[in-house]
Amino acid sequence: MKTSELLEQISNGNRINSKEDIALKNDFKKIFYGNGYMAWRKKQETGSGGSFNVERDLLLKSYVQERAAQVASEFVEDALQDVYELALQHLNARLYGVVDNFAAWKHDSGFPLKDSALELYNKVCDILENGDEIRKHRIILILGVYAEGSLSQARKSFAGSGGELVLEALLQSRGMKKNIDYCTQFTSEGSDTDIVIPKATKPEEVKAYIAVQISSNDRTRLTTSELVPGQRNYFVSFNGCSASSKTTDDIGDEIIAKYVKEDILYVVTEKERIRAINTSLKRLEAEKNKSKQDRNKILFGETRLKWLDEKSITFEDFIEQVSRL
DNA sequence: ATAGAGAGACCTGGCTAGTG
DNA sequence: CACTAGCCAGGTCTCTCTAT
Repeated sequence: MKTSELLEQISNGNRINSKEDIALKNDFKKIFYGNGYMAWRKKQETGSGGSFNVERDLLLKSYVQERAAQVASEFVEDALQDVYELALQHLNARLYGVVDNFAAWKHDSGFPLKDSALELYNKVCDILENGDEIRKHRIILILGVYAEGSLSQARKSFAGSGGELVLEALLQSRGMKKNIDYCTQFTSEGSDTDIVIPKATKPEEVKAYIAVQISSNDRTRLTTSELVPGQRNYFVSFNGCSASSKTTDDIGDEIIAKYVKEDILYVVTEKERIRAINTSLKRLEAEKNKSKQDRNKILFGETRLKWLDEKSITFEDFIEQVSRL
């Protein structure tokens, strides 16, 4: 059966089998992703009001210029929140406008659909325009699923670059200059390092390696390929910030043990550092007070505390250290 | 200059299994 | 039931390279 007919089935409340479902999904992917509808909507944004990138640059520039005196932990928390809210503003518009703009897409000069994906698209438009309420609802639900599929990925992407940019803004607000005092995407063995200090072209010139993450849990392990054993390594995490979905507690024991061994410094906000120390202290005490103690858990708990105590630093400490390198 | 392909990095958000 | 640890798919974004 054609995918447009499958959609007809669904709109009428009928079921389709799994093979048909795969075919349908394939065409919906062509409609929404890659060079599809979502990309077209994104292009519309650049028209009035300026693009997301322009607005974000302006926002960060204002932080650099106006907040040089703000406590670093608060600086990054505020900046990240603002940057993330700006991103959500753009992305939400892409989601909430999907029903209103979907049919207009076909008038775009670069409209790419053909064959069965095109037929499916036309079927969607037809139901949106002529279908009765219940059929429309069923179709709109599906549009939402694909739109959100795109947006959830865009959020990750924006968040990732946002974190790096916020840290750059912090460095700049303290008078450090890009491509002099620091540089980004330094290429060495392993993957590129987000930021190194100072500007370097060869590993011998690097005084500190810095990896940045917004929400760090098990993915923390990925940062080790950006850092270099034996060198001064900073792992900057926005864990605990309101724009982050994770906290220090989400970093597993084994990963922390590795970080202790490799002497990697953990940079977080002051608030999160204090909270994390308290939490792990309580957890360790709770384990020790059990009648049947888990020896491993106690050891890991002690390692975690030691790491937080000796190897975690606040953004204030971080700035102080790197500006003196 | 511009378009397109390819590669690498980004991380959210939800799931399963295990423990108490 | 409540909570935690561990796990990971996959579109977007950006950059680089190549072709026109």
